[in-house]
Amino acid sequence: MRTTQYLLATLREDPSDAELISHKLMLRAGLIRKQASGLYTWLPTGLKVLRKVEQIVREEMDATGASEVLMPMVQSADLWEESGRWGDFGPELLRIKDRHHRDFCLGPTHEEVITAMIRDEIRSYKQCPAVYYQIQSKFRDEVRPRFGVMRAREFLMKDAYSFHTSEESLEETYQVMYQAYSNIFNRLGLEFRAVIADTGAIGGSTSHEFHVLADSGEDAIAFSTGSDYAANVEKAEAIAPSETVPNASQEMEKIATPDAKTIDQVSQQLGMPNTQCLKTLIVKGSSETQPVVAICLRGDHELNELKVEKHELVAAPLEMASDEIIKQTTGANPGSIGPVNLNIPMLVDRDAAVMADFSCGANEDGFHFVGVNWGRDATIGEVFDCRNIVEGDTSPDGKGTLEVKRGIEVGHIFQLGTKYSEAMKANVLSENGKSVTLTMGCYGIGVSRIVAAAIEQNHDDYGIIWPDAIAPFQVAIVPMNMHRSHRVAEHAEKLYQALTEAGFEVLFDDRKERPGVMFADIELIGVPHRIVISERGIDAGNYEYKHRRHNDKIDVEIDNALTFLKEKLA
RNA sequence: CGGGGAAUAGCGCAGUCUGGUAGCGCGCCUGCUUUGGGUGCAGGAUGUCGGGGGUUCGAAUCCCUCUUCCCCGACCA
Repeated sequence: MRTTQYLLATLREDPSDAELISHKLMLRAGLIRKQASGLYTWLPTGLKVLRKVEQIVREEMDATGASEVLMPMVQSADLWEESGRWGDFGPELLRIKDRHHRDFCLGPTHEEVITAMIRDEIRSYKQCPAVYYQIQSKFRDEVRPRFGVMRAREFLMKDAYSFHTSEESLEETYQVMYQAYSNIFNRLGLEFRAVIADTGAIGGSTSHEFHVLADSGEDAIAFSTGSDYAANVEKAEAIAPSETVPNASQEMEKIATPDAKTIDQVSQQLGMPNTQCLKTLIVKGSSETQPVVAICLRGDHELNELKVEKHELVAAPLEMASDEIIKQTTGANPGSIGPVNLNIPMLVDRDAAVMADFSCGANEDGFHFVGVNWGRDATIGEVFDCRNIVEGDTSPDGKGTLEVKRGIEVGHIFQLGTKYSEAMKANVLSENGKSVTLTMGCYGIGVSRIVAAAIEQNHDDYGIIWPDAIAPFQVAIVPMNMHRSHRVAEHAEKLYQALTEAGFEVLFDDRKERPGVMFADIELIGVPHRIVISERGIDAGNYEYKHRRHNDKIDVEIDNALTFLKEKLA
């Protein structure tokens, strides 16, 4: 491709409405343009990358034996009534009416359509397991679209669905998909982790998320240094500490702590580490007889909402009690609450339960107790895992300690069960002639999000550094002063032709631009290999080669250039 | 949906407080230039000042209203 015939569309300055690095770079490198909030046009360079990601996903899915289909983006409300989600789904589901006033929606996912298709097309257990996938635009009317294509309303997704007559078969396909996903992210050249995930509202038993590691990731994931254990931080279990409760060595004493509301302020005023301070939170209970529940954590730990809202005493979704209710039940405002003489149900985190001689609120504004000990001074409630894990915790499998990194969720696989097949009556006849409800799995990959995630993981001050597998161009030819030097022009044209004929994707910068402009653009776009052709080089019998990721430049003999590049690009 | 901010040339912004003929940088077009990292010089084109209404002799500027966008939060198969 010649730049003079191509929409490079690079920008020198950061667009004002972009925050995230990948978002800025995608705009600046001319990959995308915003059409409206959460809606983007893919420009030529962006589309090239998107198509490459798509193709790798397609090849690996095909390799598992799954078949590609294409389902409509617009779906009738009837289907969604069948599954019950027409009512369940919130405003994220964009509902529309056609000219006959019939209800439709833009598909945020395709369980309904595929289940209806399977119901109509598959009759016998002999046709199972059946695995279908598509690469299709999805639409979710996000509350707050942001970060460019990372959290867009319309986005490209690969979604796959599997149908089984037994749990074992589902488990088998699940493992195949797990492996296919690993192959995909390896081929994409991205550093990733598969982590145990929360199954969320969709239910089901087993679920893994695939995360591309990047500091800007929205999710925190924990993984073990001693095994391959990895889990979303919200899901990772904080196991019970091995040490036992130390003996009390201090008497309980009430101390004035004016204006100390947070744990940090308390620990500072009392002159003791925050690990010796007990944090007490009051949340809403699950029933009228249990309107509030206290949760006790070690001062340096954070509440894990997901864990505690699963407890039967706690209202789900989790809600913090209001200041008035707290004052009513404890006698003090938040900041001075503690378990001493507190007569409400209490969950005590495993680590908080082994504290001794600790400090806590006195249930009296402006006062804290120190030297508090469980049993003697305060009745310990139910000991329960209430907190987020932190770096250095023992891994839940007992092997090694946990490290925390940030990740971008780019894939998610689920064992779905029969939620949709049952509601929509997707049955087949089994070996013994009886009708059985199909068991389902579903497997998603955010194709457009991968493009952004790849940039988050691979960039520098100059721009994008594409992994070879998804670069929009493999090699760039940058001629110096081609428009005044016939020799440079001849060499550049010849090399361009040779590389193109050899089947490589070449970007030939034939613009009448200053060298600096060309270098900057090629680096911004992130073309992995670069050849500079100059008078100076030709005189010495060389072209100059440089890889986007490395700083060193290599002189390559002109006669060897083609062979050299074929090796590099292979 | 709650809180905060913004809308002026293709992009980034000033001008608004204190009403008086619409500006700067980059980009774009033309020419020259000593052309290996966004060169320098000269010339040029480009605006419903987000929309509607009002106040005024006069509105980018003051008032009302609508729309869109961004940030924080809640939300996220």
